[in-house]
This record gives sequence, C-alpha cells and structure tokens, in this order.
Amino acid sequence: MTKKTILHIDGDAFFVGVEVAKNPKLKGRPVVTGEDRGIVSALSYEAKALGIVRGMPIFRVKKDFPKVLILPGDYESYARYSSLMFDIVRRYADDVEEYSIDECFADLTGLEPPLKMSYRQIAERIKKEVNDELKLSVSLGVASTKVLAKVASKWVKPNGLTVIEPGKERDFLIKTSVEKIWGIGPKTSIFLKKRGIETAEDFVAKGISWVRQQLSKPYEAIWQELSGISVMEIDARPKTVYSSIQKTRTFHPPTNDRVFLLSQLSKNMEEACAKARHYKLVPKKISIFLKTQNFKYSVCDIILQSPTNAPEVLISLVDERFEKIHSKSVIYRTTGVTLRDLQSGSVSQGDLFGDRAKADRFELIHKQIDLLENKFGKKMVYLASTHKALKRKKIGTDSDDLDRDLLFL
DNA sequence: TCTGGGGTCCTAGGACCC
DNA sequence: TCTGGGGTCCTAGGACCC
Repeated sequence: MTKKTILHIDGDAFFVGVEVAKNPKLKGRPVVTGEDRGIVSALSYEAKALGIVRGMPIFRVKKDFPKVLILPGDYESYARYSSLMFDIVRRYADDVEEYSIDECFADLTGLEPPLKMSYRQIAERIKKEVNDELKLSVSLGVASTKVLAKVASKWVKPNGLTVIEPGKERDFLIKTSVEKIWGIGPKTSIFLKKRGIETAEDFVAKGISWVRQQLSKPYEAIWQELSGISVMEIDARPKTVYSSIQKTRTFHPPTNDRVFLLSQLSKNMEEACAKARHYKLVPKKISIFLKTQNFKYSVCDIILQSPTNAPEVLISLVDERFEKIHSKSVIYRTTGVTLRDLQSGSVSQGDLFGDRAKADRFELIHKQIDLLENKFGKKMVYLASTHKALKRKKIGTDSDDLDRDLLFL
C-alpha cells in the first residue's frame, strides 16, 4: 500500500460562521443557532467563552444568557456555503468526500509535482481561498490517513492548519486522549480507560491483535489509521444516495394520546416520503417508533410486500401496527419513522396483493403534488390524516379514497 | 444546564437448511 | 435414541458520527 496524503477541512462553528459571513455585524458577538424548543446546534467562540455548550437547551440560553443572540438556523444558506467550500477544495483535488455539511476529506496524494507546491502549501492555498472568498474560518489537517487528518484538523482551532509529517505521528498521539479519537465514543472510552489506555498512543501500543480480540471491526480500522496505515477509503460519490431516511418530531408536553401520536407519525411519514421521492428512492422496509419520556425506544419494523414511497399506503400500515409500540400507561415525547433498505428508481415488479397498482396511482398523484410545491411553496397539500387526526378515530384506512384523504388548500 | 434531528455500520443470536 | 458440524439469512439493537 502506497503512502497517502489526506486533507481534512472542518468549518469552525460552521452555522454561526455562515451567519457572520452573511451579516458581518455579528462578528465578535456571542451567537448561537437553534430552534425554539430545541438545543444549541452551533455557537460562536464568544458564546462558548460564556459557558454555553453545544446541546444546551435554547430556553436555558434565553434565561441564563439574555445577551446572547439566538438565530433559528438557515439551512439553505449553510448548504450553499458548504458546497462553495467543497468546490474550492475541488480546485485542487479530484477525490473529495463530503463527509458532513461542514467537513470534507480530500486525497492530495501525488499532487505535489503537478501543482508545484508542497502539501502544506496546497492546504494553505485552500484555507486562504475559503477565508477570502467565503469569509469563513476553517481548520485544516494534513496527514497520511483520514483518522490522523482528523486529529490534525482539531489540533489548532479556530482557523488552524496542522500537518502531521510521516514519522511524527507519536508526538500527536501522546497528547490525544482516547475519547477525542474519531470513532471512539463514550462507551469505548470507558472500556479502554478501565484497562489503562488513556491516550491514542496507549491504544496503538496495545497492538492490532489485542484490538481484534477485545473490540469490533471498526476499531481495528481506527488502530490501523492511527498507525499510519490508510484503510478508510475516500468516498467521492455525491451525497444523493441514502440507505435510510428518517423523520422525527419531539413535542411538548409529552403525551399518551394515540390520535395525536398517530397524526405526528403521519406527518413524519409524509415528510420522509417527500424526501424519498425527491431522491427517487423506494424503501423495502420501514420502521416506526415512539420515544418515551425516559428516552426508551419502542420500535416496530415492517417489511413491505411491495416497495413504495406513497405515504397513503405506508400510513395505513403505521395505523395497523400502532398498538404494537403504544402502551396505555406510558408517556411519549417523540415520534419517528424510518424508511429503510432504500433502492433507487421506481420498482415495478410482481403485483402482489394489488398494492403495486395502488402505489403506482399514488406515484402519479405525488408527482403532480411535488410539482405544485416546487411552484408555489411547501405544505400546499397534505394528507388529511396529518391535518385532521385530532378529529378522526381511524387514520389512513381509506387510503385509496383520494377525495377524503387529500386536503387541498 | 434533562436532553433535537438525521445518518452509518456492525454484531449477536434466532430461524432454517443440509 | 441422541448426537455432529456448518452455512445463510434476517432482525434487533448498540455505538458512533455531525
């Protein structure tokens, strides 16, 4: 295996960074993003200095830090800046993995001669272009593997650039505690620390066979990557393929009301199906779940007789299985649906149980609805089961009666 | 400081088969 | 009667990520 050179680039407080780029007056102010009933999703360094952390409830910020500016979050802008940032990286590298909205990996291997620059200079150029053109602060890491590049980009933040030269890995691993390693979370950190493994260096020193014996496969890859052996591929495919799509909603106060819970699930399903249609994906399985006040999940998986992304069909299944996850004595805070085993395109195969024909008809209708929404905006049309659930005892059972199930506004 | 929303991958263990 | 060993597929759920 040839030595690689991987770049990792990470937006600093990305959402807030974009807000400041859009409105420079915010610069230097304590700013957080987060929805009203939600939690802090991003925060400026000034907000962090006050003691705010990611995950803090917004109401707490309002109460304890009244001077902090709270922004609702503008995902369209974040996505736009994100792709502009990735485009800058692509000026230099072909293989770019868009890992998340504010992070990517790029394979720089072999680019020194053609670009007539060192790897560090390439990273410097990318950083400067992002800083100047997008007015965004980013931190970069360059190393021989993805996991080491992650270590490097975290090394100096914000607006840092760190290169881990081959052979110098130890200097970094000694000062990286296990819970900071990408892929090692709270559970595994506790497991490792109980065995005297405090740092990435300790972890590497344990040897691959120990890791194989004690932990699962992903940790073997992490061990190799920390040791400078590149085993994680850069996945440069565009992010339009999903293996699952999930929609959830938390409400307050928590409730046991089945009609309300069903209407929430109905809404979840409509949104999930809309996204699936957008990406031309069809699930083979779905699952529905309720989350209790104590954060316990009650889940039901349903294998579809015939794959479809028509919400009318899927909602009637939800209605049938609801009792399996709902208990009369438990209070729930969240509903959710997941479309699983997604396959691309419309699947036209065996017409088992006549569901296929029904699904095909719905597909045509949804095409029209999606067109309407593209033209006039979202939420023009939605299912009556979503809207009127509070008045209806049964939901989605008459799903081929369109006049009753679709509400046109 | 009681905790949102959206993803991926892996494993243990059961069912079933030869 | 009681006993192998091995393979595959599927599901539930855990752990982790941003």
